[in-house]
Amino acid sequence: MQEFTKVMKALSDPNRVKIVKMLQQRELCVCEIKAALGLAQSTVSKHLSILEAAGMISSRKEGLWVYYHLVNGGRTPYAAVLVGCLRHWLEEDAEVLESRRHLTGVDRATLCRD
Amino acid sequence: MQEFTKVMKALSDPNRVKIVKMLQQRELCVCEIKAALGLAQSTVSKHLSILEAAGMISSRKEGLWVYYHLVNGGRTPYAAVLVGCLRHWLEEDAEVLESRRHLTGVDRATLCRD
DNA sequence: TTACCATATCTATAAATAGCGATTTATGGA
DNA sequence: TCCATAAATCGCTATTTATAGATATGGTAA
Repeated sequence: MQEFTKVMKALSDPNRVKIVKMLQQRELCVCEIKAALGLAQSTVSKHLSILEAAGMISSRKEGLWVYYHLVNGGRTPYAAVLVGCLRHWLEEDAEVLESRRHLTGVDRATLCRD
Repeated sequence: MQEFTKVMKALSDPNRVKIVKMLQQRELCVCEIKAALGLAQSTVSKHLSILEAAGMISSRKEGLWVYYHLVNGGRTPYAAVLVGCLRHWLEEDAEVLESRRHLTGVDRATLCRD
C-alpha cells in the first residue's frame, strides 16, 4: 500500500511532475532543474529525494555535479506504469512547456555557476 | 496539470485507496464505508468528496442514503487509467483485504442505524 | 594545504491536510 | 407539522508538507 501511495504522493506536486517531464528529454543536474523551476536549491534537492524514494528517478555523480534521470521501467510496478503514462500525458501542458522552455537555449556550463 | 495532480493527491491517502478498492466490489453508502474504515462520518464524507472532485467516483441518492460507485471509465483520462490499474493493483494488500472483510457478513440495514 | 563550488542535510515557518465533534441540510415517517 | 436519520458542512486541532536559509559534505583546483 505504502509503495503505491508513495508514488501517488510524489506525483501530486506540480513541481515534481514538471521534473519528471523535463527528465523525459534528457538527464539534468540539480542546478538546471533549480533554474528551470525557479526554486531554491534545497527545495529542488528535497523534491528529487522524494521522486527517488518513490522509485521513479535515479542519480549519477560526475565530479561536483549530480545528474538525475528517469529509472528505466521504474523500480516498482506503480512507478513504472506512471512514468510510462507520463510519456504521453501532459505533453501539451502549459506549465510543462514553460519549464522545458527554460532548459533549451541555456548553456549548462554558465548556468551552474552563480 | 491540476486535473492530473488532483487524481494523484486523491490516491495518495490509504483510506481513499481502500474506498476505491471497496467500491470495485459494489456500490456502498457512507455508513458502510464509515464502518469498514472505522472513521468518523464527517471524515468519510470529506474523503468521498475528494475522490468525487478527482472524477473517480459518483453518487446516487436513494431516500436518506447516498450510494457511491466508481465512475465508469473515469471522468478524466487520468482518473480512468488509475481506476483501471487499481482493478489489478493491491488485490492482495493486507489493508485492502481487511477493509473488504468488514463489508462482508455485515447487514447493511442494521449497520446504518446506530 | 586552502579556497571554492554543487549538492545534501538541518532548522524553521507558513500552508495544506486528516481527523473529529457539532451543526446544518435533506429526506421520510408519524 | 414535528421528529428521526443519513450525509454534508463548519470549526477546530494535530500533523504533514513545501519552501527557503544556514550549515555540512565531498570533490576540484589553486
